[in-house]
Amino acid sequence: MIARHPKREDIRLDAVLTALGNPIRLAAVRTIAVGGEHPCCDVLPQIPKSTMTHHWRALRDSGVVWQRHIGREYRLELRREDLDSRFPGLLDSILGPLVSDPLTQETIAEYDRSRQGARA
Amino acid sequence: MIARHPKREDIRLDAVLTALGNPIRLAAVRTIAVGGEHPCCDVLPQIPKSTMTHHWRALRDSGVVWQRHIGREYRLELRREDLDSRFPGLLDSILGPLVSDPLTQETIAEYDRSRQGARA
DNA sequence: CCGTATGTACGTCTATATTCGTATCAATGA
DNA sequence: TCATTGATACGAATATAGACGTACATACGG
Repeated sequence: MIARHPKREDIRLDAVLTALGNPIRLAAVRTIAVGGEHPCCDVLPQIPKSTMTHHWRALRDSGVVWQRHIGREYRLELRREDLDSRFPGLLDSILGPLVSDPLTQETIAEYDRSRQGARA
Repeated sequence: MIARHPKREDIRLDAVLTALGNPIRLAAVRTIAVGGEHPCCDVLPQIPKSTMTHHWRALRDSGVVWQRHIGREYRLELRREDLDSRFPGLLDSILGPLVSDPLTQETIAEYDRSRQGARA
């Protein structure tokens, strides 16, 4: 079972903010925001697949991304029109300067450090 | 001990989104956004004080509100300039139409319902 | 048809969040 | 000075989130 994508009018602001309030999901969304559809594996390849599956569900269920099954991929796409319609300006302020995004790099670096600490 | 208010430059986007991603805190912030300082007791009087204390801490620590001790009150104020400076447009998109805010009413109604369910 | 690639499903462990009763503290005012 | 008011501190219970190993499903390419 692939998901419950909420209808546009059922997207809740607090759910969207909760979904984006996680550094991994925020980094993922910032990556997805560039271009059209992305296969899961292209987004944050460092993070274990089952961990990302968990985060994709959170993003789907809150209405932040579409996920559709094509071939053997589950492609992700930001629901930009729906979010802009429901909460004008929100995505723009969150995605902000996407070029050479420092948060994504920082998130990945922090993840790597925490993994090292966990193994030590 | 009253709080660790982060400096403007230390406010993190994911922390702000997490703080605002809770319906009670979002309703509280929307109330605080109107006017200047507010005593805690004026904001969501239905919610138990110790519960609100917990949420005030979350909002303080993430940098969403200032809280200062005056007389016997701990007054709350939205850190609008700091947030606008760090994340332009974010607050505007979240506070949106503040007049006759449906989310606040909805949050309170939902809270009351859940309390009834808990007692049943 | 069998191996490989892409992801999800499931289960588990741990950590963090949420709620709130009770105790306490500090400032005020009678 | 002593009760009242506004709010935090503490502690405990419960719930939710996060991370991820393993197993499984599905689609493709030979």
